[in-house]
Amino acid sequence: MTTRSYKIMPKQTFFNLPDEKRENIINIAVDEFAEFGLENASTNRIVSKSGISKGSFYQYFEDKQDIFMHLLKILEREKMAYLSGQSPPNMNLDTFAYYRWMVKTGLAFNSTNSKMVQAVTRVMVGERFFFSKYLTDARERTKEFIKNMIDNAIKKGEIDPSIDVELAVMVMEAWQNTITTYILDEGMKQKDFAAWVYSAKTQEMIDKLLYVMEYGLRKTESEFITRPPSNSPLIGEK
Amino acid sequence: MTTRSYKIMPKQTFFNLPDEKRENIINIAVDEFAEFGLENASTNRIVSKSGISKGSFYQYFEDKQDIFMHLLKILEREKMAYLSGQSPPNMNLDTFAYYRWMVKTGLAFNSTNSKMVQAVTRVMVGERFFFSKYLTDARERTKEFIKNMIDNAIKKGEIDPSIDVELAVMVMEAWQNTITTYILDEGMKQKDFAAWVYSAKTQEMIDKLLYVMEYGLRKTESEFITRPPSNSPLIGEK
DNA sequence: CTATAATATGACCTGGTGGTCATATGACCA
DNA sequence: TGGTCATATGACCACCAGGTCATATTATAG
Repeated sequence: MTTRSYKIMPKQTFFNLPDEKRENIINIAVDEFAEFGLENASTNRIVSKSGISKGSFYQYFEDKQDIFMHLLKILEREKMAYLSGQSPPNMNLDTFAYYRWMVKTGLAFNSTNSKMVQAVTRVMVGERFFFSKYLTDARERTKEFIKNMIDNAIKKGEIDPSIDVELAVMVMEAWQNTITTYILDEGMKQKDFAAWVYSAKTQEMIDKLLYVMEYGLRKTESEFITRPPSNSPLIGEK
Repeated sequence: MTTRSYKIMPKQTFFNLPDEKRENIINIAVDEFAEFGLENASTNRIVSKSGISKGSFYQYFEDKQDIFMHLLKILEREKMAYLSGQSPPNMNLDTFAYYRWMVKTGLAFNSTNSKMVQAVTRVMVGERFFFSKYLTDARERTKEFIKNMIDNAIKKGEIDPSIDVELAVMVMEAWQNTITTYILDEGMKQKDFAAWVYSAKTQEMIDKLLYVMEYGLRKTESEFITRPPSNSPLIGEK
């Protein structure tokens, strides 16, 4: 295992296939990853359910991780397309409001693609230690997106320039993960995933979570001026 | 795989062993879980490195999960003992300050037991989907602890009784995970894990993270009175 | 010392895994 | 029709997993 970023993508033979056959393979892989994650997904099972031969699988994909990374790309692309096709309720949203809109619109997208989201989230959250080389790029893209958003907000004067940007990025990313895994955990228990996501109770919980984050971030820097971290209880001595 | 909570613990034969041999087996298992997690840990490797036979392993433990759960118990017990032996800086800490002290004292403990903490955290965070039946009890204990702390704080008048307790528990648990995984991720890159944990930079980051959480939680309910969630941007229509 | 109980052993079992490669098949072209 | 190229096949490979169980060894008791 090298430290090089993962760049392999499906081979041309895969793209030569009829659409229907291609989609069938992808859908079966989605089911497999949703149920077993990446490490425990089995190429033997995927092959058996797809009705393709084992050797064909390796003519289409470099290895098991390759097909997963392809799913990841599909999901990213479709989600960005979905978000581009939606409009925020008005053009004067500040950054936090925009972020809230984005998270919740993302959840609307997720509720109509729950299997694929489940598959990807399960791996991103659950197998980060095993597949860091494959997942680092995707995580960096998320962080970069958030960082750009915060930088723009600072330029627009919406966020105090003294904010710890690294901290804010970290908090927002962690929050996104928390909300996503909450939705995934609880959603799996529901009869109708989408109806549950749209329910007033769930929406309220998500709102509250997002407000906790916002107020925490807005407050922190100014409060540090009046109450520096040195007043925090000392950590135990070695 | 049944839905029954996991209760098996090592067999008497394990406790009959000389102390030294017992600790050796445990230490080797810790190394294995730290490196491979639970699903990918290998009994063959543990056995080979311990110098015990395969059959003996199954005389000491019910199965692979059994030895992991034993580690979990050891860690919980040692950590509670460590916290009991420490005193907060003063007796007038409010709940958030107490929680901060607790998290940071816990980190002091972690930095002297980093391998075991790494092993347990890796599984608790990374393999939650595979081993929910084993890990649920441990997670419930954490939540119960946090809930009791919040209930007491409400009784003492430190926290507004209108707070959404479920939300607060969820946030505090998520935050603990975020801090722990941050420490684990970054700590793994360091030459001297303990020195890095104690460094001013790291302490400041942890402080900031904890303050974000505190301010977010303190603010939320009162703010909802003046700005109800219905003003939040609507989620995209189906 | 013998008998019994406790402990240790490791070959074997069943069941997989990801991936390879020699061969077969099918489509297309002249 | 034969030749070429693209695609499909599946037996096989090396390796591994968790766990079992007949047997061997050691410790202990009388």
